[in-house]
Amino acid sequence: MVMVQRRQTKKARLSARDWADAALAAIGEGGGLSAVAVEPLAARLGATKGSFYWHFDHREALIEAALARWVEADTEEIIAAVETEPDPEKRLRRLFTEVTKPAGADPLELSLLASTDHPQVAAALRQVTERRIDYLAGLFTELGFAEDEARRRGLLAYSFYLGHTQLSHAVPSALPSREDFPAYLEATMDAILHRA
Amino acid sequence: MVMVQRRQTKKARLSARDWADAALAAIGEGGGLSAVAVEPLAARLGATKGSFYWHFDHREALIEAALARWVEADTEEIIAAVETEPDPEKRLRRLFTEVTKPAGADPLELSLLASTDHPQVAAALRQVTERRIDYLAGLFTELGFAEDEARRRGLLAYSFYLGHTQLSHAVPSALPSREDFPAYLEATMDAILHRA
DNA sequence: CCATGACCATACGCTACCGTATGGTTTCCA
DNA sequence: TGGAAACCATACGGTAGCGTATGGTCATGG
Repeated sequence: MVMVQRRQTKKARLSARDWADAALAAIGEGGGLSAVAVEPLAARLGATKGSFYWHFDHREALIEAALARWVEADTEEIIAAVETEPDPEKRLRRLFTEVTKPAGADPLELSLLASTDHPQVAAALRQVTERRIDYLAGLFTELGFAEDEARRRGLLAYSFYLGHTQLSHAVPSALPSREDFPAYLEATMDAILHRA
Repeated sequence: MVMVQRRQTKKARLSARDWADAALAAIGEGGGLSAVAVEPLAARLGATKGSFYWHFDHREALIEAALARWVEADTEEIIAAVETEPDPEKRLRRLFTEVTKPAGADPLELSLLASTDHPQVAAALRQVTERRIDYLAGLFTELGFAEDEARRRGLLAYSFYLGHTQLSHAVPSALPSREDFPAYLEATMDAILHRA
């Protein structure tokens, strides 16, 4: 009846991608997967459920689309951070400096890590995780470690990364201060890289 | 009117502790904090909300009580696992063997780790985490490391633990097989314990 | 220039849960 | 033993979100 026209953004029509991106954004900000709720997202997009249920069959479909997009983007992001530095050790160190720097903890990833009970999320996480561990293991073989030793170290490095991320989110006060951090990180890398 | 008497357990009356324990159990099994829902818990306990709202003012109060109970129990559990072994290095190794063994990942702890957005959970986690890191740091000082070096190693060790736990839950297939696991763990401990 | 299909708003019913109100049972002790 | 206090069941109203139904609008190509 009333037909109030959208005022803000005149961007009238939405695509499925718009919804997926909004979902990802919501996961990153709000509290995890439950932030992917049709009606709130619709409000946020200045639309209504009518639009949503045109593009998707149900909420799960949106989650799946969003995750697919995340896996894609994330993988490329890793690859991008790779191709610059030729020396493998420097590459490793740079990678960890990048990925552990304060406010470097991706809230989106954190949220997903917190939603492993959801099967789709678990699958996405599996993909990304395996990709990353494989990459790390590759780095260690480049560094001259034997196959299985390289994988062990890759696993150790990745576990550290995961735990560190978790810590920096849950109990940041437990981490070294900003000025002590480089020394901490270096000591850690040394531990991971040490030769018997 | 109907007054159907509880049939199963004749344990008629409930205490606040019963509710808190049920809440903890639910967190461990079901999907995280959202499993702490009054009506489902009531059903599970063979009671109704009437009982619940006698013992607690609201849902949050139950969560708080449950968390308090968890922090308590968990801390003592750690202390218990400590007092046996005199040699600090052996103690450390034993601790990690214990805490990383397959099916050693406490689903309750995992769920809480996944609910850090909730302030009460964050507080509980902070307590437990600091306690554990302090303990680990203490171990490393016992092993002869200087104060700050000991804390660094404690942090590294705990980060590894956290990440490993997370991994074993989210992507167990990425971890070494059961027979390769001891070697992996030993290599890791060596890395953490290595002297410059 | 108008009809068809793509896109969207509104309204509706449904479920799951929170919290309240009220009165019925027990239990315990004076 | 009788009544106060502790404990609990039932019924109610409220909110948030899912999914459906229905019809309106816009853009395009025939």
